[in-house]
This record gives sequence, C-alpha cells and structure tokens, in this order.
Amino acid sequence: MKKIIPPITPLASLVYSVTQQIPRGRLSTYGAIAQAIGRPRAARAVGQALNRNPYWPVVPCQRVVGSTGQLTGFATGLNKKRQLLQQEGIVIKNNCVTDLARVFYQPHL
DNA sequence: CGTGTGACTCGGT
DNA sequence: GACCGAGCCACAC
Repeated sequence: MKKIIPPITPLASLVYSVTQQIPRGRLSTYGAIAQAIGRPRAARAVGQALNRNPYWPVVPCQRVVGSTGQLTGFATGLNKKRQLLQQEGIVIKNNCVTDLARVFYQPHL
C-alpha cells in the first residue's frame, strides 16, 4: 500500500518547527507563528501548513488558535481539538479559549 | 502566469 | 462584541 506523502514546503517546515516548541498547557496564534517564522502577514499560510501537517501529534497543532482565541479548523474535527486542549488544562467555551494568558506568543497584547 | 481558495488579521462602522 | 471589507501569503489547477 502506498503512503501519501504530502508535499512539505519550506514554509510549512518552519511552521512545524515553531509549533513543535509550544509547551504543554500553552497556546499560540497563527499570526504569532507567522511572525516567528519571519512572515508576520502569512497567518493564512500558517493555517494551510498546519492543515497539511503530516507530523501529528508530533506537531501540536491543537495548541494553535486564532488571535481572538477562536478554535478554528482542525481536519480531524474541531470537537477533537477542544477535547485535547481541555485535556491540557485549558478552559474552552463555545469553541473559544477563555484563557488567552496561556498564549505562548501574544501579538495582540 | 492568472485565478481561486483557505485552520488569518486588522480597521472601520 | 458582531458584521463587513480589504490586505496579505502560499499553494493547487
């Protein structure tokens, strides 16, 4: 059986690298990651990279949320994402992180 | 090479 | 806080 090998782009590689460093119980935002890889305006590209993320759960993409704390995306189900975050002690309400103080990088503050 | 799309963000109303 | 529009980046076709 053939294994699908998603094309890993240089940008995606950087995204994984940064996302991978997010400690347990911490969060980050797409914009923050974009900034961390040197593309502060590439938040969308970051999202695409995570969407194609082949290294899971090596890359804790569940710890990446929107700048407003909104849980977005997650191909395997947003429901799963919420569960994983709660499992790390993060309080979530209505698909939104209520504790943005746990954000690793906080660009909006 | 132009167009469309997406797990985004910001500013104005 | 919500809605809308525009800017921005990378990728697939």
